[in-house]
Amino acid sequence: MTETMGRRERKKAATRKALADAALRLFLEHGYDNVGIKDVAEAADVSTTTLFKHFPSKEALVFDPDADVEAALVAAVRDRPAGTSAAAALREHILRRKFVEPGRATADFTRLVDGHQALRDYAHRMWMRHETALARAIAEDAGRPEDDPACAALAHFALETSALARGSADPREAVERAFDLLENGWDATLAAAPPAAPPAVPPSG
Amino acid sequence: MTETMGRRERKKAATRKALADAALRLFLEHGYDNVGIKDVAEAADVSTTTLFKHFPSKEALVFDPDADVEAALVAAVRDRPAGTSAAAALREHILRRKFVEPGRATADFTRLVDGHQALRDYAHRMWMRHETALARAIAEDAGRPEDDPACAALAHFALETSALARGSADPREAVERAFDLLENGWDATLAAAPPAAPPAVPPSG
DNA sequence: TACAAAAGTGCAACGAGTCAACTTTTCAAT
DNA sequence: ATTGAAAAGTTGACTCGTTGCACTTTTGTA
Repeated sequence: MTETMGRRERKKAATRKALADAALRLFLEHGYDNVGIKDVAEAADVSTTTLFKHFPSKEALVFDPDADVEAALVAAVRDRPAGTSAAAALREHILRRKFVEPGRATADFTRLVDGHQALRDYAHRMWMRHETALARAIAEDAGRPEDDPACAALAHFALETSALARGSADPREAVERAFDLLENGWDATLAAAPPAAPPAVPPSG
Repeated sequence: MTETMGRRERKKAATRKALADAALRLFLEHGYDNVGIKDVAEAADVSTTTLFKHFPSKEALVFDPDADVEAALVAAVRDRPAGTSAAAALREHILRRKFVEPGRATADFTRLVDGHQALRDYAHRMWMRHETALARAIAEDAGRPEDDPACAALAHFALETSALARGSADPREAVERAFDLLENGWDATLAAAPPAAPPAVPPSG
């Protein structure tokens, strides 16, 4: 009667969850650096060695590896409404993601994460890991080679808006103005070397 | 006859230099993570506690806190040739800095630094520390409030081009295309809300 | 039923970094 | 010149995240 995973994998997932839950609870309760790895392991009733078989580092305890974030980013570009640019689509997606749908990020959680350098960095690095996938999506959409530098730049900068938002008095405004820059720049980039639009005059007839 | 600094400060600077030199030599010789803090301290003939009174971390041993980097960035914007935009000036400055004047970065040094995550991150963080100063310079130049989000965005992205360069097959090309994006976007930003240029028609005459 | 892989345990160790108490050197004011 | 405070350095023990190793238990499969 094992639905999809055997007992083994179920148990493994269970300990993993126990660890993550214990960690989050303790961190929120007593503060990130007042809680040691040992405390977390003990609270989940495993050894610290076991803990590190599930999570590569202390910071990793806080984040679950969101598999669909990347898919959502790519989809935002690929499935955007007609007549809008990839840059505009990314603005919408990131704004919604950050300011409309809070996701599973409660206020406590947010405070925890960006109250600690190590956690901020870890989160940012996870986020930036989608850079190449996003760049590829943009490139494919624009009909350019998958390693096109302009597309890589747009992808990088679009993701970096999140770093720009943090540390700004008005994060939303920061993201908006950053995307103004990117959208205008991107439009000009496309105008300079337009995608495979059927030319009015046949080439070198 | 102490020129400018007393014996005390001279000695302090000497130990500091001894530490930095020993560290660099050992790191290059045996690899960053085959050399411990103890080895460095021993080679400089001080205790590890003394080492940490001079450098906050192992990574810090590798970089000297270049005071004029920030000044150069600000100057690049402020003292640029007439008729060019701040974005264009930054492109020139960063390209020259990264590809023309190698600075004191030998090939070994470069290999050392970007062969290790920790060192790369440290370098990048030091570099990004100039973000706010640069943003202020841009804002002042454009006649905008010193915390203007568009200026902050340009500053952030311009500095981030260095991250974009690393991890690209053709770093120079990556920087150039990134700045194409930024320059075009910046021109549009200025066009939308131009700096204090005397209007052809007096406002609300 | 037997066997191999995977999960977990226990313990010892390492390396980076901190802390507190103490000695030595240097600077400056008398 | 002497003294006294501040700063530089030492020492050694300690914390904490993280790894390695040898071992037991559990589980899936042949």
